[in-house]
Amino acid sequence: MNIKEQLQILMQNTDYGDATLKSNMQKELEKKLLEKRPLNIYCGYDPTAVDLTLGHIITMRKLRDFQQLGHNVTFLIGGFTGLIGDPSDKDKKRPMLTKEQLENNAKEYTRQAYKILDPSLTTIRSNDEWLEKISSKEFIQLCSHFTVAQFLERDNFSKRWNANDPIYLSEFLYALMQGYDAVQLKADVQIGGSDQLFNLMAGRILQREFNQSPQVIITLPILVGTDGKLRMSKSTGNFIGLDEEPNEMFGKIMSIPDSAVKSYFNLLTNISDDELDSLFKMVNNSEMQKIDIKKKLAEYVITEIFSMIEAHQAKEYFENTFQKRNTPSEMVEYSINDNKPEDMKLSKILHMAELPNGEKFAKSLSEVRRLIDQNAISINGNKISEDTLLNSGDEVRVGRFKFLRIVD
RNA sequence: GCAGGGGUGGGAGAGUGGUUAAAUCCAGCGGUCUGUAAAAUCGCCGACUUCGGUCUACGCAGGUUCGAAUCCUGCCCCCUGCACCA
Repeated sequence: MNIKEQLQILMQNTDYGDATLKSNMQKELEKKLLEKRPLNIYCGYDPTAVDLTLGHIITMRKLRDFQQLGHNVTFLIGGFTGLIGDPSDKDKKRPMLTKEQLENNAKEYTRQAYKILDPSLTTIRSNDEWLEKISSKEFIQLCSHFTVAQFLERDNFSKRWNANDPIYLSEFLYALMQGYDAVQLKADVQIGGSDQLFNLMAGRILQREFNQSPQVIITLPILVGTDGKLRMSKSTGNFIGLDEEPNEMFGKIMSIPDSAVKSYFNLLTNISDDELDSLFKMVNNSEMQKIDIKKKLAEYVITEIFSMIEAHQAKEYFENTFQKRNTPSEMVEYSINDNKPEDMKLSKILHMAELPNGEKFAKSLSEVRRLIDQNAISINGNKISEDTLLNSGDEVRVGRFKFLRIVD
């Protein structure tokens, strides 16, 4: 593959918000590629939550592109910076995590990341390797390369400043620490979400100070969540987890609004622009339903993360359960084996039984009552109007999509 | 340390002595409709209940009152400015 083609792949879907920056980065990348050596590529991930989401795999897919072209890819875990909490993606301060939490999260992260990245070609490191050891003197030297004004100019800081919201010094230091990672890794390229631009730039500044050639910055768009508006994130609840079951994932992808479909295709699949265009054209000519495009999207994504077979099964499950509204054959089971008679009531059981995600079918008995009042519960296909006792074999439907089977 | 502002339900934010389990908005949940989309539309959204009620809740602890989220006292926490320090 020639350099031009490589460049085309590597720069695809980047998002800089500034055309000049983009063309500069592209030129720099081209120069590096022409050196014909394996480049050092990395992307950092803060282990602040256990679950990676589809949002995270955008950068991982880009790492994989580099990987496939023979470059050295480092999956960097923000073991140290996670302690600070990145101010980038929020207008508010993040809670700090304990070291144990972070370590546990980090382990989970790598396991999940290998769904996208090739384990044999990926180096996993954590930035506490070097940030933990840095001396106060070195630290102050790092600080001296930045001014307060530079930080205050940053959009999310200036907003908070103007709103009289607190800005903690530790948050300022975040970008600095992250920039130092680039120095330590002698990075040629760093990948990140477009909200990370400031942090990635800090890397360039520091690398120059350390007489390294500054890294090329590749920023990618932020994936919106299932609500179609806000950034996908665990804390907002609009996320699709990388670790979710194919059926679940299929369903969640089906629930994104139409407006988000195109960007999902671009960011999460390898479909070409031409193919995508022709898909949408078919919809316009009514050769295809809009929902079918979305199903295709879900199939593509699940194929990549799991397998084609599982994607196909998930699609069938979806069609049977939700489109034809059949009762699924597999559902959450609840054993009443050793329950006392008074615990066999529908309300009690819904309050006890857990969904796969760990939530209860109903948070309280009051909620069950409300659901009953609202015609939301049916047993074996019949809507019920009052609390009853359940027997083994009963199939309970709660709302549209939640099912529970009673077993011995 | 000083001065000012503030702490209300998942979030935002009303309410300054009684019809307040607490307006309104957002989020969430459910019914109808549908494509687990969007839009519409109707409803729910502290807990427990033998459905008559009971209990808990407006930073914490006391107090005044027939009655407090609302008044008083003490404490805790947050923000801004100043001072101290540099």
